[in-house]
Amino acid sequence: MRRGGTAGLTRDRVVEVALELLEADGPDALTMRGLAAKLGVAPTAIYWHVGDKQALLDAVVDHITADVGQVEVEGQAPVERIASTARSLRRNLLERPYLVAVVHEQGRTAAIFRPARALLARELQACGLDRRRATLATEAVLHHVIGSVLIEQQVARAPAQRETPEDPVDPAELFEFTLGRLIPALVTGPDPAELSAQ
Amino acid sequence: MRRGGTAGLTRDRVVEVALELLEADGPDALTMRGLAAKLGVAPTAIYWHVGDKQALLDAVVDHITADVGQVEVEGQAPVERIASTARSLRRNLLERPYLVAVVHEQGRTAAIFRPARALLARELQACGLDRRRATLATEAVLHHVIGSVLIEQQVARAPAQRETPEDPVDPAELFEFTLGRLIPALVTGPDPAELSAQ
DNA sequence: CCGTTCGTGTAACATCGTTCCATGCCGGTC
DNA sequence: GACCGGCATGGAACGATGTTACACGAACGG
Repeated sequence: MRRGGTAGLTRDRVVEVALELLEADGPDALTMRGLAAKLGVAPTAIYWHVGDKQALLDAVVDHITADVGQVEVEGQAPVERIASTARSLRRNLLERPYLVAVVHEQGRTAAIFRPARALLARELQACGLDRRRATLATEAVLHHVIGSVLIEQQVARAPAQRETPEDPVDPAELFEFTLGRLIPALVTGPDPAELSAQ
Repeated sequence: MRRGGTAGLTRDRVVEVALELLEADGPDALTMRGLAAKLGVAPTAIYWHVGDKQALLDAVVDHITADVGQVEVEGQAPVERIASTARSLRRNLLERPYLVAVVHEQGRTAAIFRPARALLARELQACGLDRRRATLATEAVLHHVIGSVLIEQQVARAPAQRETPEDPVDPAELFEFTLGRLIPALVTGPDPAELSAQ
Protein backbone atom coordinates (compact mmCIF):
# COMPACT_ATOMS: atom_id res chain seq x y z
CA MET A 1 0.00 0.00 0.00
CA ARG A 2 1.24 3.49 0.90
CA ARG A 3 3.49 4.07 -2.07
CA GLY A 4 6.03 6.53 -0.78
CA GLY A 5 5.85 10.06 0.46
CA THR A 6 6.98 11.11 3.87
CA ALA A 7 4.55 8.58 5.33
CA GLY A 8 5.55 9.51 8.86
CA LEU A 9 2.13 8.60 10.10
CA THR A 10 0.33 5.28 10.20
CA ARG A 11 -3.13 4.28 11.25
CA ASP A 12 -1.60 1.90 13.77
CA ARG A 13 0.64 4.63 15.14
CA VAL A 14 -2.34 6.92 15.66
CA VAL A 15 -4.32 4.27 17.52
CA GLU A 16 -1.29 3.37 19.60
CA VAL A 17 -0.73 6.94 20.78
CA ALA A 18 -4.46 7.33 21.34
CA LEU A 19 -4.32 4.40 23.73
CA GLU A 20 -1.39 5.92 25.60
CA LEU A 21 -3.17 9.23 25.90
CA LEU A 22 -6.30 7.49 27.08
CA GLU A 23 -4.65 5.39 29.72
CA ALA A 24 -2.53 8.27 30.97
CA ASP A 25 -4.97 11.17 31.13
CA GLY A 26 -8.43 9.68 30.82
CA PRO A 27 -11.17 9.79 28.21
CA ASP A 28 -11.63 13.56 28.29
CA ALA A 29 -8.01 14.05 27.28
CA LEU A 30 -8.52 12.05 24.11
CA THR A 31 -9.22 14.95 21.78
CA MET A 32 -8.38 15.16 18.11
CA ARG A 33 -6.23 18.23 18.61
CA GLY A 34 -4.50 16.83 21.64
CA LEU A 35 -3.80 13.56 19.92
CA ALA A 36 -2.47 15.38 16.86
CA ALA A 37 -0.20 17.49 19.05
CA LYS A 38 1.18 14.40 20.75
CA LEU A 39 1.82 12.95 17.30
CA GLY A 40 3.47 16.17 16.13
CA VAL A 41 0.97 16.46 13.33
CA ALA A 42 -2.03 18.49 12.25
CA PRO A 43 -5.46 17.21 13.33
CA THR A 44 -6.47 16.64 9.73
CA ALA A 45 -3.82 13.94 9.37
CA ILE A 46 -5.82 11.82 11.80
CA TYR A 47 -8.87 12.22 9.66
CA TRP A 48 -6.89 11.07 6.67
CA HIS A 49 -5.54 7.90 8.27
CA VAL A 50 -8.28 6.87 10.66
CA GLY A 51 -11.43 8.84 9.97
CA ASP A 52 -13.59 10.80 12.36
CA LYS A 53 -13.65 10.38 16.10
CA GLN A 54 -16.13 7.55 16.03
CA ALA A 55 -13.82 5.58 13.75
CA LEU A 56 -10.92 6.36 16.05
CA LEU A 57 -12.85 5.13 19.07
CA ASP A 58 -13.87 2.00 17.19
CA ALA A 59 -10.25 1.26 16.39
CA VAL A 60 -9.23 1.96 19.98
CA VAL A 61 -11.91 -0.34 21.30
CA ASP A 62 -10.79 -3.06 18.92
CA HIS A 63 -7.26 -2.87 20.28
CA ILE A 64 -8.50 -2.86 23.86
CA THR A 65 -10.80 -5.81 23.50
CA ALA A 66 -8.07 -7.83 21.86
CA ASP A 67 -5.72 -7.88 24.84
CA VAL A 68 -8.07 -7.24 27.75
CA GLY A 69 -10.35 -10.09 26.80
CA GLN A 70 -7.64 -12.65 27.30
CA VAL A 71 -8.08 -14.69 30.44
CA GLU A 72 -5.99 -17.28 32.18
CA VAL A 73 -7.88 -20.15 33.68
CA GLU A 74 -6.51 -22.20 36.55
CA GLY A 75 -7.66 -25.11 38.64
CA GLN A 76 -8.86 -28.64 37.99
CA ALA A 77 -12.51 -28.77 38.94
CA PRO A 78 -14.83 -27.02 36.53
CA VAL A 79 -16.26 -24.89 39.32
CA GLU A 80 -12.80 -23.69 40.19
CA ARG A 81 -11.97 -23.03 36.56
CA ILE A 82 -15.10 -20.98 36.12
CA ALA A 83 -14.30 -18.94 39.20
CA SER A 84 -10.75 -18.31 38.10
CA THR A 85 -11.95 -17.16 34.70
CA ALA A 86 -14.26 -14.65 36.35
CA ARG A 87 -11.48 -13.44 38.63
CA SER A 88 -9.04 -13.10 35.77
CA LEU A 89 -11.52 -11.10 33.77
CA ARG A 90 -12.26 -8.85 36.69
CA ARG A 91 -8.57 -8.23 37.32
CA ASN A 92 -7.98 -7.32 33.69
CA LEU A 93 -10.81 -4.85 33.67
CA LEU A 94 -9.90 -3.20 36.96
CA GLU A 95 -6.34 -2.67 35.77
CA ARG A 96 -7.53 -0.41 32.95
CA PRO A 97 -10.38 1.65 34.29
CA TYR A 98 -10.30 4.28 31.56
CA LEU A 99 -10.30 1.77 28.78
CA VAL A 100 -13.25 -0.09 30.21
CA ALA A 101 -15.15 3.17 30.54
CA VAL A 102 -14.58 3.91 26.86
CA VAL A 103 -15.56 0.44 25.78
CA HIS A 104 -18.72 0.66 27.82
CA GLU A 105 -19.54 4.11 26.46
CA GLN A 106 -19.19 2.76 22.96
CA GLY A 107 -21.65 0.03 23.74
CA ARG A 108 -19.17 -2.73 23.06
CA THR A 109 -18.85 -4.30 26.47
CA ALA A 110 -20.03 -7.58 25.03
CA ALA A 111 -17.02 -7.66 22.71
CA ILE A 112 -14.59 -7.89 25.60
CA PHE A 113 -16.22 -11.06 26.74
CA ARG A 114 -16.03 -13.05 23.55
CA PRO A 115 -13.04 -15.23 24.52
CA ALA A 116 -14.25 -15.72 28.07
CA ARG A 117 -17.74 -16.49 26.87
CA ALA A 118 -16.55 -19.47 24.86
CA LEU A 119 -14.41 -20.74 27.74
CA LEU A 120 -17.20 -20.48 30.26
CA ALA A 121 -19.74 -22.14 28.01
CA ARG A 122 -17.41 -25.09 27.57
CA GLU A 123 -16.74 -25.49 31.28
CA LEU A 124 -20.40 -25.24 32.11
CA GLN A 125 -21.31 -27.85 29.56
CA ALA A 126 -18.65 -30.04 31.17
CA CYS A 127 -20.67 -29.70 34.36
CA GLY A 128 -23.59 -31.38 32.67
CA LEU A 129 -25.63 -28.34 31.69
CA ASP A 130 -27.31 -28.43 28.33
CA ARG A 131 -26.49 -25.82 25.69
CA ARG A 132 -29.29 -23.49 26.65
CA ARG A 133 -28.58 -23.52 30.38
CA ALA A 134 -24.87 -23.27 29.78
CA THR A 135 -25.44 -20.14 27.74
CA LEU A 136 -27.61 -18.59 30.41
CA ALA A 137 -25.17 -19.47 33.16
CA THR A 138 -22.32 -18.02 31.12
CA GLU A 139 -24.11 -14.72 30.78
CA ALA A 140 -24.95 -14.79 34.46
CA VAL A 141 -21.27 -15.02 35.39
CA LEU A 142 -20.30 -12.33 32.90
CA HIS A 143 -23.03 -10.04 34.15
CA HIS A 144 -21.70 -10.46 37.63
CA VAL A 145 -18.23 -9.48 36.51
CA ILE A 146 -19.23 -6.46 34.50
CA GLY A 147 -21.73 -5.24 37.07
CA SER A 148 -19.17 -5.51 39.80
CA VAL A 149 -16.50 -3.71 37.79
CA LEU A 150 -18.74 -0.93 36.54
CA ILE A 151 -20.01 -0.10 39.99
CA GLU A 152 -16.60 -0.31 41.64
CA GLN A 153 -15.01 1.95 39.05
CA GLN A 154 -17.73 4.46 39.00
CA VAL A 155 -17.88 4.67 42.76
CA ALA A 156 -14.14 5.26 42.73
CA ARG A 157 -14.51 7.98 40.10
CA ALA A 158 -17.06 9.92 42.15
CA PRO A 159 -14.92 11.01 45.09
CA ALA A 160 -17.26 13.08 47.24
CA GLN A 161 -20.29 10.85 47.34
CA ARG A 162 -23.06 12.76 49.08
CA GLU A 163 -24.66 9.60 50.36
CA THR A 164 -22.43 7.78 52.81
CA PRO A 165 -23.34 4.12 53.06
CA GLU A 166 -23.23 3.47 56.77
CA ASP A 167 -22.01 -0.02 56.03
CA PRO A 168 -19.15 0.13 53.53
CA VAL A 169 -18.46 -3.05 51.62
CA ASP A 170 -15.11 -4.11 50.22
CA PRO A 171 -15.72 -4.69 46.51
CA ALA A 172 -13.29 -7.57 46.31
CA GLU A 173 -14.90 -9.33 49.23
CA LEU A 174 -18.34 -8.77 47.80
CA PHE A 175 -17.23 -10.13 44.46
CA GLU A 176 -15.93 -13.31 46.05
CA PHE A 177 -18.93 -13.66 48.30
CA THR A 178 -21.36 -13.55 45.40
CA LEU A 179 -19.20 -15.62 43.10
CA GLY A 180 -18.87 -18.37 45.67
CA ARG A 181 -22.63 -18.62 45.95
CA LEU A 182 -23.59 -17.97 42.36
CA ILE A 183 -21.47 -20.58 40.64
CA PRO A 184 -22.59 -23.59 42.67
CA ALA A 185 -26.17 -22.43 42.25
CA LEU A 186 -25.67 -22.31 38.51
CA VAL A 187 -24.03 -25.70 38.07
CA THR A 188 -26.25 -27.42 40.57
CA GLY A 189 -29.30 -29.30 39.31
CA PRO A 190 -31.67 -27.75 36.82
CA ASP A 191 -34.42 -26.26 38.98
CA PRO A 192 -33.58 -25.41 42.59
CA ALA A 193 -37.09 -24.60 43.72
CA GLU A 194 -37.72 -22.19 40.87
CA LEU A 195 -39.34 -18.95 41.93
CA SER A 196 -42.77 -18.34 40.50
CA ALA A 197 -41.97 -15.80 37.83
CA GLN A 198 -44.21 -12.74 38.03
CA MET B 1 -37.09 34.43 48.86
CA ARG B 2 -37.55 35.80 45.35
CA ARG B 3 -39.05 39.16 46.24
CA GLY B 4 -40.74 40.23 43.08
CA GLY B 5 -39.51 40.71 39.58
CA THR B 6 -40.86 38.92 36.57
CA ALA B 7 -39.78 35.66 38.15
CA GLY B 8 -40.90 33.72 35.09
CA LEU B 9 -38.19 31.20 35.74
CA THR B 10 -37.64 28.93 38.70
CA ARG B 11 -34.96 26.48 39.58
CA ASP B 12 -37.58 23.76 39.74
CA ARG B 13 -38.97 24.73 36.35
CA VAL B 14 -35.49 24.49 34.81
CA VAL B 15 -34.87 21.05 36.24
CA GLU B 16 -38.31 19.89 35.20
CA VAL B 17 -37.82 20.89 31.57
CA ALA B 18 -34.31 19.44 31.65
CA LEU B 19 -35.82 16.10 32.60
CA GLU B 20 -38.33 16.29 29.75
CA LEU B 21 -35.61 17.13 27.29
CA LEU B 22 -33.48 14.30 28.60
CA GLU B 23 -36.16 11.67 28.46
CA ALA B 24 -37.35 12.79 25.03
CA ASP B 25 -34.15 13.33 23.08
CA GLY B 26 -31.37 11.73 25.09
CA PRO B 27 -28.37 13.00 27.02
CA ASP B 28 -26.71 14.65 24.03
CA ALA B 29 -29.73 16.87 23.55
CA LEU B 30 -29.42 18.25 27.06
CA THR B 31 -27.41 21.34 26.20
CA MET B 32 -27.53 24.67 27.98
CA ARG B 33 -28.56 26.49 24.83
CA GLY B 34 -31.13 23.91 23.88
CA LEU B 35 -32.61 23.89 27.35
CA ALA B 36 -32.73 27.68 27.38
CA ALA B 37 -34.47 27.70 24.00
CA LYS B 38 -37.08 25.24 25.24
CA LEU B 39 -37.60 27.49 28.25
CA GLY B 40 -37.88 30.56 26.03
CA VAL B 41 -35.00 32.16 27.86
CA ALA B 42 -31.36 33.09 27.42
CA PRO B 43 -28.76 30.50 28.44
CA THR B 44 -27.45 32.79 31.13
CA ALA B 45 -30.74 32.60 33.01
CA ILE B 46 -30.02 28.94 33.71
CA TYR B 47 -26.69 29.89 35.21
CA TRP B 48 -28.43 32.36 37.46
CA HIS B 49 -31.03 29.93 38.81
CA VAL B 50 -29.22 26.61 38.81
CA GLY B 51 -25.53 27.13 38.23
CA ASP B 52 -23.23 25.47 35.74
CA LYS B 53 -23.94 22.22 33.95
CA GLN B 54 -22.57 20.08 36.74
CA ALA B 55 -25.00 21.69 39.17
CA LEU B 56 -27.81 21.14 36.68
CA LEU B 57 -26.91 17.48 36.33
CA ASP B 58 -26.73 17.11 40.08
CA ALA B 59 -30.20 18.55 40.44
CA VAL B 60 -31.49 16.33 37.64
CA VAL B 61 -30.00 13.25 39.24
CA ASP B 62 -31.57 14.17 42.56
CA HIS B 63 -34.99 14.32 40.95
CA ILE B 64 -34.44 11.05 39.13
CA THR B 65 -33.27 9.11 42.12
CA ALA B 66 -36.21 10.31 44.15
CA ASP B 67 -38.90 8.68 42.04
CA VAL B 68 -37.00 5.90 40.30
CA GLY B 69 -35.68 4.48 43.54
CA GLN B 70 -39.17 3.71 44.79
CA VAL B 71 -39.98 0.02 44.68
CA GLU B 72 -43.10 -1.97 45.35
CA VAL B 73 -42.58 -5.24 47.10
CA GLU B 74 -45.07 -8.09 46.84
CA GLY B 75 -45.37 -11.61 48.14
CA GLN B 76 -45.33 -13.25 51.53
CA ALA B 77 -42.18 -15.31 51.78
CA PRO B 78 -38.99 -13.29 52.20
CA VAL B 79 -37.47 -14.93 49.15
CA GLU B 80 -40.41 -13.87 47.04
CA ARG B 81 -40.32 -10.35 48.48
CA ILE B 82 -36.65 -10.04 47.67
CA ALA B 83 -37.23 -11.19 44.12
CA SER B 84 -40.11 -8.79 43.61
CA THR B 85 -38.00 -5.93 44.88
CA ALA B 86 -35.33 -6.74 42.35
CA ARG B 87 -37.88 -7.01 39.56
CA SER B 88 -39.51 -3.74 40.50
CA LEU B 89 -36.16 -1.98 40.51
CA ARG B 90 -35.25 -3.42 37.17
CA ARG B 91 -38.55 -2.37 35.66
CA ASN B 92 -38.13 1.18 36.91
CA LEU B 93 -34.68 1.46 35.47
CA LEU B 94 -35.54 -0.02 32.10
CA GLU B 95 -38.43 2.40 31.71
CA ARG B 96 -36.06 5.37 31.75
CA PRO B 97 -32.93 4.35 29.89
CA TYR B 98 -31.61 7.85 29.35
CA LEU B 99 -32.02 8.86 32.93
CA VAL B 100 -30.19 5.82 34.16
CA ALA B 101 -27.37 6.54 31.74
CA VAL B 102 -27.01 10.04 33.15
CA VAL B 103 -27.12 8.85 36.73
CA HIS B 104 -24.46 6.29 35.98
CA GLU B 105 -22.29 8.81 34.18
CA GLN B 106 -22.48 11.08 37.20
CA GLY B 107 -21.27 8.26 39.38
CA ARG B 108 -24.40 8.23 41.51
CA THR B 109 -25.81 4.83 40.73
CA ALA B 110 -25.61 3.93 44.37
CA ALA B 111 -28.01 6.73 45.23
CA ILE B 112 -30.84 5.13 43.28
CA PHE B 113 -30.59 2.06 45.42
CA ARG B 114 -30.89 3.66 48.81
CA PRO B 115 -34.53 2.79 49.44
CA ALA B 116 -34.23 -0.69 47.98
CA ARG B 117 -31.05 -1.29 49.92
CA ALA B 118 -32.81 -0.80 53.24
CA LEU B 119 -35.71 -3.01 52.19
CA LEU B 120 -33.49 -5.83 51.05
CA ALA B 121 -31.31 -5.73 54.11
CA ARG B 122 -34.38 -6.08 56.32
CA GLU B 123 -35.78 -9.00 54.34
CA LEU B 124 -32.47 -10.78 54.35
CA GLN B 125 -32.07 -10.36 58.07
CA ALA B 126 -35.54 -11.85 58.37
CA CYS B 127 -34.11 -14.89 56.61
CA GLY B 128 -31.71 -15.37 59.47
CA LEU B 129 -28.61 -13.77 57.99
CA ASP B 130 -26.49 -11.70 60.32
CA ARG B 131 -25.88 -8.02 59.60
CA ARG B 132 -22.70 -8.56 57.68
CA ARG B 133 -24.02 -11.30 55.42
CA ALA B 134 -27.26 -9.44 54.91
CA THR B 135 -25.30 -6.43 53.70
CA LEU B 136 -23.24 -8.51 51.30
CA ALA B 137 -26.29 -10.31 49.99
CA THR B 138 -28.07 -6.99 49.50
CA GLU B 139 -25.24 -5.68 47.40
CA ALA B 140 -25.16 -8.92 45.46
CA VAL B 141 -28.79 -8.54 44.45
CA LEU B 142 -28.34 -4.86 43.59
CA HIS B 143 -25.26 -5.64 41.53
CA HIS B 144 -27.24 -8.17 39.61
CA VAL B 145 -29.93 -5.61 38.86
CA ILE B 146 -27.61 -2.83 37.81
CA GLY B 147 -25.34 -5.09 35.80
CA SER B 148 -28.27 -6.56 33.95
CA VAL B 149 -29.77 -3.15 33.21
CA LEU B 150 -26.54 -1.52 32.12
CA ILE B 151 -25.71 -4.28 29.69
CA GLU B 152 -29.22 -4.55 28.29
CA GLN B 153 -29.47 -0.82 27.72
CA GLN B 154 -26.08 -0.43 26.25
CA VAL B 155 -26.55 -3.35 23.93
CA ALA B 156 -29.80 -1.76 22.81
CA ARG B 157 -28.06 1.58 22.25
CA ALA B 158 -25.42 0.06 19.97
CA PRO B 159 -27.56 -1.02 17.05
CA ALA B 160 -25.11 -2.45 14.54
CA GLN B 161 -23.09 -4.69 16.79
CA ARG B 162 -20.22 -6.09 14.79
CA GLU B 163 -20.03 -9.23 16.86
CA THR B 164 -23.12 -11.34 16.47
CA PRO B 165 -23.55 -13.70 19.40
CA GLU B 166 -24.56 -16.92 17.73
CA ASP B 167 -26.74 -17.66 20.72
CA PRO B 168 -28.89 -14.65 21.51
CA VAL B 169 -30.24 -14.47 25.02
CA ASP B 170 -33.45 -12.77 26.06
CA PRO B 171 -32.41 -10.32 28.80
CA ALA B 172 -35.60 -10.77 30.77
CA GLU B 173 -35.23 -14.54 30.77
CA LEU B 174 -31.61 -14.26 31.76
CA PHE B 175 -32.49 -11.92 34.59
CA GLU B 176 -35.06 -14.34 35.96
CA PHE B 177 -32.79 -17.32 35.48
CA THR B 178 -30.00 -15.78 37.50
CA LEU B 179 -32.28 -14.25 40.09
CA GLY B 180 -33.98 -17.57 40.73
CA ARG B 181 -30.65 -19.19 41.45
CA LEU B 182 -28.89 -16.34 43.17
CA ILE B 183 -31.43 -15.57 45.87
CA PRO B 184 -31.76 -19.08 47.28
CA ALA B 185 -28.00 -19.38 47.24
CA LEU B 186 -27.74 -16.17 49.24
CA VAL B 187 -30.31 -16.95 51.89
CA THR B 188 -29.29 -20.57 52.23
CA GLY B 189 -26.86 -21.51 54.99
CA PRO B 190 -23.69 -19.55 55.60
CA ASP B 191 -21.05 -21.49 53.69
CA PRO B 192 -22.20 -23.64 50.78
CA ALA B 193 -18.89 -25.33 50.08
CA GLU B 194 -16.97 -22.07 49.90
CA LEU B 195 -14.59 -21.86 46.98
CA SER B 196 -10.95 -21.56 47.90
CA ALA B 197 -10.33 -17.90 47.28
CA GLN B 198 -7.31 -17.01 45.16
C1' DC C 1 7.74 17.22 -18.65
C1' DC C 2 3.13 16.92 -16.92
C1' DG C 3 -0.78 15.00 -14.27
C1' DT C 4 -2.80 12.19 -10.87
C1' DT C 5 -2.80 10.46 -6.44
C1' DC C 6 -1.17 10.43 -1.72
C1' DG C 7 -0.13 12.95 2.52
C1' DT C 8 -0.14 17.08 5.09
C1' DG C 9 -1.13 21.82 6.74
C1' DT C 10 -3.95 26.30 7.12
C1' DA C 11 -8.06 28.25 7.88
C1' DA C 12 -12.53 28.23 8.81
C1' DC C 13 -17.42 26.69 10.56
C1' DA C 14 -20.74 25.14 13.91
C1' DT C 15 -21.51 23.93 18.46
C1' DC C 16 -20.49 23.42 23.15
C1' DG C 17 -19.88 25.33 28.21
C1' DT C 18 -19.02 29.54 30.30
C1' DT C 19 -18.21 34.47 31.59
C1' DC C 20 -18.38 39.60 31.26
C1' DC C 21 -21.10 43.38 31.03
C1' DA C 22 -25.13 46.14 30.14
C1' DT C 23 -29.95 46.48 30.87
C1' DG C 24 -34.08 46.33 33.02
C1' DC C 25 -37.44 45.75 37.02
C1' DC C 26 -38.93 45.81 41.67
C1' DG C 27 -39.05 47.53 46.40
C1' DG C 28 -37.46 50.52 49.90
C1' DT C 29 -35.35 55.18 51.36
C1' DC C 30 -34.38 60.35 51.66
C1' DG D 1 -41.36 62.21 43.70
C1' DA D 2 -36.40 61.08 42.80
C1' DC D 3 -32.82 57.78 43.71
C1' DC D 4 -30.37 53.51 44.82
C1' DG D 5 -29.49 48.36 45.45
C1' DG D 6 -30.26 43.74 44.67
C1' DC D 7 -32.80 40.40 41.69
C1' DA D 8 -33.33 38.67 36.97
C1' DT D 9 -32.35 38.63 32.15
C1' DG D 10 -30.26 39.25 27.52
C1' DG D 11 -26.25 40.15 24.19
C1' DA D 12 -21.82 39.31 22.98
C1' DA D 13 -17.82 37.15 23.37
C1' DC D 14 -13.91 33.53 24.72
C1' DG D 15 -11.89 29.18 24.50
C1' DA D 16 -12.27 24.39 23.22
C1' DT D 17 -14.31 20.81 20.65
C1' DG D 18 -15.30 17.90 16.18
C1' DT D 19 -15.22 18.53 11.40
C1' DT D 20 -14.65 20.11 6.57
C1' DA D 21 -13.01 22.79 2.49
C1' DC D 22 -9.15 23.94 0.19
C1' DA D 23 -4.38 24.63 -1.04
C1' DC D 24 0.27 22.94 -1.21
C1' DG D 25 3.98 19.62 -1.88
C1' DA D 26 6.11 15.19 -3.05
C1' DA D 27 6.31 10.89 -5.50
C1' DC D 28 5.11 7.88 -9.10
C1' DG D 29 3.29 6.83 -14.08
C1' DG D 30 2.86 8.33 -18.73
